[in-house]
Amino acid sequence: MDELIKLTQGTEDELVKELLDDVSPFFIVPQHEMESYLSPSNDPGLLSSTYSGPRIEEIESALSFTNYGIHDFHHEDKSETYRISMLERGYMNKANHENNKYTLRIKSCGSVMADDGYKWRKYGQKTIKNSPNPRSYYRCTNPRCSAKKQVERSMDDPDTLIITYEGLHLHFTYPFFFLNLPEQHTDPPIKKQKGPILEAQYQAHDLVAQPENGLEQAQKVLDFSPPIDPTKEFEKDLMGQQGLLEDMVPLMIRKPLINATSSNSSSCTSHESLPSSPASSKSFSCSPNYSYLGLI
DNA sequence: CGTTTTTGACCTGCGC
DNA sequence: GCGCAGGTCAAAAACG
Repeated sequence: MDELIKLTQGTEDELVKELLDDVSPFFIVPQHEMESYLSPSNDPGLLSSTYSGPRIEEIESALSFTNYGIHDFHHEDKSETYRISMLERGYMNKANHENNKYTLRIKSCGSVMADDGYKWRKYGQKTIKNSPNPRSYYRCTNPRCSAKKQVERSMDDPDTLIITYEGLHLHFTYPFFFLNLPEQHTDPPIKKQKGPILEAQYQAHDLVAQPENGLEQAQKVLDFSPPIDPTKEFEKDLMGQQGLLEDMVPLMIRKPLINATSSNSSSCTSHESLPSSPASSKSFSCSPNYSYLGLI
């Protein structure tokens, strides 16, 4: 455990670099930059000058725009405008961050599920005073990452999820699934729901995965296999041997998905009728239309 | 039967 | 010191 702690004591910049150390296909690095990066003579210390992956500033930038008022966008950059328009669709109401803590308020409309696509292990759940909704605690299953997140439902709006990321957010990101393929839903959950059903349904779309028993689990995490879903083939191929969805994030920062939006059929509906299933979440059977917003 | 989730116990910090 | 609340642990239960 001490070793694990040591591993997380570097600066965020160092750790981000470390995560970027393996050149993931997701980063879409220009060929000449890739060659430069892969050059044996390339001093790792010069990484930031030769590798065009996201830097802290870029990450912060990607994050910061979520702080803007949703009607105050007048960006010239079309890609930026596009990403913002994603927010304006009402799936993210607010994002703020302070002291390594990032809180997102996600408006969950009907089939729209909040899921960052990463693998988290649930390690606790507590009832919150003055709130009918419990709060769930998750840890990133990547042994190199100390990130944690808490998920709870807003007291004001049951459709809104409050998700707080904490720690070294090496994998901080926030895509959204647009589940426009209701026919792809698997059977409703059969297992007993001792807690609030809605909570369980939403948690079902959090990717909880393999146990984190220390560094020896690293390889196991790396062995993570993408879902068998035709709509994910693209990502599956790109994942390659890296296997970590975490590696996708930089791409989204630099090149927002043009095809990330779904039709307008994602209007708010009562989530009580959601036929969600824990099993489906684990198999990534939901639509893979990610929209990565940031990385810390 | 190995993995993941649940859940009550335990720990810690804070206000009184 | 005590009680409360939030966060974490870990054994048991559930699951596939």
